[in-house]
Amino acid sequence: MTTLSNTFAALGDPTRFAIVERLLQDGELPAGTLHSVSDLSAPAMSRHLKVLRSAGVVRQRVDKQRRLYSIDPNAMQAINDWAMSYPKFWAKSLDRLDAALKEDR
Amino acid sequence: MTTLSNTFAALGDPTRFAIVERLLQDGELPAGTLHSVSDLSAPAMSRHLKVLRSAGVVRQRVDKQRRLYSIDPNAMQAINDWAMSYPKFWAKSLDRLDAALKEDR
DNA sequence: TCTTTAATTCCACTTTTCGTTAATTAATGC
DNA sequence: GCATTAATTAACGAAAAGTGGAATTAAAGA
Repeated sequence: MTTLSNTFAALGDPTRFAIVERLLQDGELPAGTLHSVSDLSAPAMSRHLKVLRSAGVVRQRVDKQRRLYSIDPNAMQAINDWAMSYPKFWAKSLDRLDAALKEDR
Repeated sequence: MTTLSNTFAALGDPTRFAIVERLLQDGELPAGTLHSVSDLSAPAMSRHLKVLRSAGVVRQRVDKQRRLYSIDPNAMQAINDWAMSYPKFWAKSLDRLDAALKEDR
């Protein structure tokens, strides 16, 4: 079972957090692309992706000899649900969400 | 400066995550209460609180010889903002928020 | 089949984190 | 002033995480 604390631990490493932001921006990307942009070795990148995968933050899809990675929406959902689960802290969130929605119009 | 990755790192430890949940439930609590409930030594608890503090997750207030800890709402806000910042992942969140608000009526 | 490409696992090493006990700081109350 | 309470910092050892290079697996393509 993947706990939320586990999810946070995965996101707690700056390298992995950067990977996640990249995937949120660009959608699905192969491991190779992710590693070629950073100054990490391929093995290091591979291990980070493994951590993210076993924490349920990213998903892996196999296409020929490539591994395509993308964000698992459930993880984002879980974080959101948790951060929103204490009524005390809702008010501001609702205001901001509202503002963001208006901008989008 | 406190980065979000830093915040996640603080929450990534199961002990610290438990502390945060406790504070979200009960509001402000002294260090002593937090440590007496856990099976950790006082110094260990103190260091966890320090990590949470320097990550901006909790606040410390001094009252006589006690240190009272509470959640810093800005941290929850920051997590929320981040998890909500990618339009792709909004739809479900809005549904859930809506449902939660109805329940509250 | 043989070479190339993509990615992972294995191994040795270093750094960081976490926990305990002991010592320290600081405020309270007799 | 002196003992007590609350919490932190100091010192040290054990465990975990993170890294690069080498070896390995697996598919592609000439």
